[in-house]
Amino acid sequence: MKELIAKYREKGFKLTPQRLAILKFLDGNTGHPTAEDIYNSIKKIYPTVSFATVYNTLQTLGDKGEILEITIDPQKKHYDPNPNPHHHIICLGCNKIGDIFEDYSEALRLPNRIVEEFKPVGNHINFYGICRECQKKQKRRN
Amino acid sequence: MKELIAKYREKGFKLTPQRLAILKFLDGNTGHPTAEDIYNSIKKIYPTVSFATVYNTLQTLGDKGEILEITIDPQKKHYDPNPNPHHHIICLGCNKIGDIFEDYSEALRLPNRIVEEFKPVGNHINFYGICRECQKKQKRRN
DNA sequence: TTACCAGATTAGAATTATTCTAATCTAAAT
DNA sequence: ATTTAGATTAGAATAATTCTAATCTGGTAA
Ligand SMILES: [Mn+2]
Ligand SMILES: [Mn+2]
Ligand SMILES: [Zn+2]
Ligand SMILES: [Zn+2]
Repeated sequence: MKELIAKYREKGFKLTPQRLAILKFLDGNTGHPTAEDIYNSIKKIYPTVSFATVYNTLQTLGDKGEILEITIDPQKKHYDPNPNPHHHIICLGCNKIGDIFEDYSEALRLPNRIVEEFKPVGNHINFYGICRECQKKQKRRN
Repeated sequence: MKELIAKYREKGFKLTPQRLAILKFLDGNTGHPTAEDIYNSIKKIYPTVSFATVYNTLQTLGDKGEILEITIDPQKKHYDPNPNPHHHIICLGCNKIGDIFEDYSEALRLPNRIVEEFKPVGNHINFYGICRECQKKQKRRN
């Protein structure tokens, strides 16, 4: 927590109580929360916190490279408290998201015709699957 | 066009003029239109067409495996008239989308701890890059 | 310690994509 | 020609996100 404060103060990040609550929520969090998840959690301590604050803070943290926005659920944005490059698998039944830390970069060579048109800057693999829980539910239904 | 009609009639797909216009728009289209792109195009011929029809038709076509929904632009859904599995690169400047037909499946082995938790059903790689046009714009700005 | 102000917070409105509703219409089977 | 399951429509509803403009406050420097 002390480190958290020091880390962000160094970066010229104004540390308000609301922001600290958000940082604390994200710190070490291995999930992939939505803005709403974060809002609901912060609201317990700061009942007047607004969605705008949550979105503003997430935007700022994203700009600073402290979190990632992941484009995997077409319904809403998820945020990844772990900004190290990695991939994800999403359950097509319940949208549960899992981390995949394999490094596939060697294999992900782009064809020439693409490299001529785009300067590559990164990549992200969305794996799709059915989680164990949802597999059970499907069997029950049959 | 005749083939189009035959193909969909076979599948028990009721062929209305609006649907034919949508099918015609999508047939052989190598872009990645949004619902709005399609709506705007169809509206020229059927000015009373509604967004609901576009979304309904896209949903039905998706269910039939004739098109894909691609989750790459957090702002809006894009649809891919080419349902064969392939990957995409998106320009971080202008959101232009390019197709990548490389087959990386051999390399995309999932770690055991994931396979224990999820039954894999597919994957899709989002590459990110800057297109030539946007590279030029950036240089002008500097 | 205090005064200051750039930047943060807030409530609520606005925007935007998408889905829903319920009345009407129509393709195509009979 | 009749029938009807399914398609179309206008418009309302929903939901995620962004914007606005008034107010507040953390951190700096006198
Ligand atoms: Mn992750
Ligand atoms: Mn494509
Ligand atoms: Zn699941
Ligand atoms: Zn571009």
